[in-house]
Amino acid sequence: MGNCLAPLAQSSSSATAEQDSAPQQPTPEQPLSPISHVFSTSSSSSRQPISDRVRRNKSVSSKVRNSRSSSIFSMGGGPSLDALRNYATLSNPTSSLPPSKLLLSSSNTLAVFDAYPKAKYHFLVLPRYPFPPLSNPESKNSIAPLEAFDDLKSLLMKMNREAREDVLISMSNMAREVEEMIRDEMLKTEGFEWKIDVGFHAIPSMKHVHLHVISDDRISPSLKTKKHHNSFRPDLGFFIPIMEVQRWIEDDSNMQERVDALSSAERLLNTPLTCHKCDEFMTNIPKLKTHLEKHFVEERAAELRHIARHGTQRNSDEEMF
DNA sequence: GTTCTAGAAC
DNA sequence: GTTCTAGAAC
Repeated sequence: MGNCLAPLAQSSSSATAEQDSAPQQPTPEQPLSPISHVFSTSSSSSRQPISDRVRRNKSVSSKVRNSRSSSIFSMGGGPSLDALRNYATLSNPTSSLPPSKLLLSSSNTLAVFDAYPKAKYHFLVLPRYPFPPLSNPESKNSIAPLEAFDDLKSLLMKMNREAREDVLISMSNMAREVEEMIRDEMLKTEGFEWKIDVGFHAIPSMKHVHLHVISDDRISPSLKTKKHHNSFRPDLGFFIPIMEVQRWIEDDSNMQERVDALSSAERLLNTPLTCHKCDEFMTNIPKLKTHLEKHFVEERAAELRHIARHGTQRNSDEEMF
């Protein structure tokens, strides 16, 4: 996905991670399994298996939980709503954030673990600020104001065409790296790869524009409400696939309409609860969860059968990736 | 974004 | 009586 935009910028170098300062809550459902391998993915250097990091999170999270009132939490507990902005403005994220929170970093983007993943794999990609980095010669005259990085809407409205293309290309490239890491991990833990969605929320609740990279199983204990589920359906209009945004910036004649559509997208979250894979109506969330588990088990069985027979997955590249 | 909980739904 | 959702509070 997200190709056709431009040659990639810089290669990311691995890092340490942090999402917002929220306690990570990996659960037994999470596929990030016990196995620890070294990532073989091309680009970055010291890669470390996602699974290892998430497991480490457990100890990290209990420590954090026990010191809730401290710094990183806003009053009353829970992650701060501008945690992402705090990450984005760090001058040295790799040294500031633990690997349990930071997945990857490059000179102009970060990829972090979502603190409350809504699927087996769920990461956020965000542009760093300043963007481009001050070290970049171009930065002298092209630094957009921080407000332009609040969300997708401000990116589209407050940034000139060239700048927003740069930001989107960088984010898209980082998302692709994250996808590769996820696919590696899927193969190692389940023996097959499944669909990954990449896109923005029309109305995000955390400040600082971020791109979701989320596996389409939607199996996670943190997925608790209809709004959670609807907010990631690529067919509703609240979740905006990055490829669609890329089409927008190629033809920006209708930009105002598109931005207006973003602003009025909240009502879409009240759409009746149906399965995003087969569209069957679900009377409640627990039933959806059971239903999604069934989808996953069936898909895995079918893929593994196909792999055994043909040596390759059934789904074609264009269908899945 | 989450947590908490009243009261609707079963 | 128990499960589940949705809105207020954070």
